[in-house]
Amino acid sequence: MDVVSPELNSLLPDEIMDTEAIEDVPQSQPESTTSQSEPSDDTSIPMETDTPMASENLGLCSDATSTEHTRALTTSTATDSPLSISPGSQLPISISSTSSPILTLKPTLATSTATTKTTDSVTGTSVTTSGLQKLTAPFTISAANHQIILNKVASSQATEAAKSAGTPPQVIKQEGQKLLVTAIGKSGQPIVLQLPHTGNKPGISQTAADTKSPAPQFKVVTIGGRSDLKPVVGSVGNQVTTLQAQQLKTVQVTLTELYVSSVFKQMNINVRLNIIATADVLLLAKTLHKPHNTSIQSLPGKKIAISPLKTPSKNIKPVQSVAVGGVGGSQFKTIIPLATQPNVQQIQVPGSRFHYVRLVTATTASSTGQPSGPSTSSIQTAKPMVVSTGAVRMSVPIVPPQTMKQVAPKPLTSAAQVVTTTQTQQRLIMPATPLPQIQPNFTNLPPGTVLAPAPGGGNVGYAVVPAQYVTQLQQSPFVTLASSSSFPASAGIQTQARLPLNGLSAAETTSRPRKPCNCTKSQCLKLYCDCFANGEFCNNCNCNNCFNNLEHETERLKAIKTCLDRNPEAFKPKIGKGKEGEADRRHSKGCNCKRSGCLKNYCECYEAKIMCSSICKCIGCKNFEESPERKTLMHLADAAEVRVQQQTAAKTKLSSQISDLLMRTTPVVSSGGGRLPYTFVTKEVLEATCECLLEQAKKAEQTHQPRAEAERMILEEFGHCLMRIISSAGKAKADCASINC
DNA sequence: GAGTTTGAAACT
DNA sequence: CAGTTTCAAACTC
Repeated sequence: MDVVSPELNSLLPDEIMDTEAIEDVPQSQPESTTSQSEPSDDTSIPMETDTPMASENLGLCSDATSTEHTRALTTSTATDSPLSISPGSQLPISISSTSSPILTLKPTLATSTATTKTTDSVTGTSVTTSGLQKLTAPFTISAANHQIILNKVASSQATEAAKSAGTPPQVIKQEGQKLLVTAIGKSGQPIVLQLPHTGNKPGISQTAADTKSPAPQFKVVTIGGRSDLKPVVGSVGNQVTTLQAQQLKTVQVTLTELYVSSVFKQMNINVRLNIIATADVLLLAKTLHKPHNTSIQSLPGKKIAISPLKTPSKNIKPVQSVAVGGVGGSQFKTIIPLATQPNVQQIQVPGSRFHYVRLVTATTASSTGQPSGPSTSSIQTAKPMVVSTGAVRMSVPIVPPQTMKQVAPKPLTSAAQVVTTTQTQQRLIMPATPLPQIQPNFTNLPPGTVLAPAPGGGNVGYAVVPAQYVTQLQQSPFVTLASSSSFPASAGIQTQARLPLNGLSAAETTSRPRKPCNCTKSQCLKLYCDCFANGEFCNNCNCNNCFNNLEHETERLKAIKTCLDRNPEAFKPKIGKGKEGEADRRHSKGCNCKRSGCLKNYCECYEAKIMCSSICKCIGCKNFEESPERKTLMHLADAAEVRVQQQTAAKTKLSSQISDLLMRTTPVVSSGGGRLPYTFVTKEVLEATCECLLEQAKKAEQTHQPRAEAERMILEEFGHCLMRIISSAGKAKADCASINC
């Protein structure tokens, strides 16, 4: 579910693409123009899903791994999905292509992930369906007109009509199923995917749910790279397909310059990235810019790779990129692009595991579940899209950018504005609009949440929202984001998002706020700056001439690019995460300490509380397991920590006892008496006082203080205790006096 | 708080 | 890739 601009793709660290949702497609044969359907062996890719439902996955994936340009788009639909690819059914799918390739649809039981890594050299596109059994279908693709036609025979007329009429979306009806794919890259040139009726297919098991769920059967998938994507028109619902209930259907498309837009009527879109969308339209796309390759390649046992369609242009317009949470455990960054164009903008954010995803939304006219009539592209209802990523389930308003202006203002509490999530470490992408109904509720945003108006004043704005934002969304479920020029980025709405740093979990990092930086010369746009290095915006820092904010997003993005050019892993955590605890944690590059003995915080290893390893180039290292210096240091640190804790506990106890005593003895205090009541010195107070004195004695002993000094420290502490008692008594007296008066 | 030390990042 | 410079954090006084 990632959309990454070609330029960005090359810059992104591997980890950014590191998602379980991404599926490495074996390098297909460049010369291959046809792909054979897979035998009956279920080699389909198992996909993770929240629900153990049988699912079907239809994926068009460009195959490329060298540059790791992900161009995969996956849309999974839950049961009732109009995409009626039934498990175990054979789906004849053909693509009208000059090369006449054949695609294979392979159903799998599990909900599939549709992300595929591609490279520039990739020339293949795969279409897979997951279900109970594999589906094989002829699949042809036409690069010339950017059309992919499934079930060519059945849809020939529709294809012809599309070509002649140039009408972008085309719906092919077949046995209660409609699947339409439109190539955005070349508007007016639809890619039609037609799915045959599966009810009569052998091996398909009819279920009661199937027969009673007359959900509209249509899917529209838009493929292309143009920003002028038109909303897919919902079509009249067709007859009920089999296995709709309790089944997930996944459409997976990966193509060059590929946008996939699917319009599902009354469908839950369940992506393997655990995206469950109740919105009518979920458009997830990832762009590829591998032009002019029309060969279709067979992916061994997995997918049939179809080479990316000829891209309309190498100059991909900026696109709105939306990162959608991936598989559980991954780090996700909420990226809300600041779109200057209606529909497209690319986002760049440093940090690991960022998902550069484009979420292009389209909606259907109704969310009621009723089959929509022949649709129109003007579906303007902003609807909440429930996205579930692992444990995350969030409701994100999905509003077609091109129709945002038509959305009627709604109260801030509108469901369409509700963004909720139940999992941390998820980064959400939420469309922002200038519309009043989705104006941000800043009071609900965590400190540092980044919201900024689109520089170009586009009708859709996005902001980069750190993972913590999502976390805090749990406490403030009603959050809205919007692009607006009415608020400055520096108005305390930027978040100190922290990526996994030094191997610490996000929870660890978030638990302690990052220290503010003090950069003076780097403009906070170099890795000297911890904020920048951690992929954060500066907030409440002491830096001068800071450019690490949305006000200087252009410079910031440029700096990010520079850093990534210099080191593609610049924003990755330096401390690898150990598999079995801290023992496996180690610095990715190792330190180079020369004078600190690696026992000071100058050393990145020591700072991360890990031992130096063989990859370190340090001189005179004392930061190893058996190092006596290190052990001594650790013991001292531990002892100090314990002392502090004990002292704190003792003082807290003393204060508590005094307070408790005050509560019990205050009435006794005479308002006019000049003598402090000795009743304050109770057994509890004495005990607490003694504990404080003992702690002082221990402290003096551990620090090897002379006897005189130790006595002084104890007496001093005793004085402090007495002062507290006296102060409390005096306060009680005053309070009592005031009450009596 | 000012000055020094340190090592990573940046630069050549 | 190595050497140098720059930089900001860590540290000391």
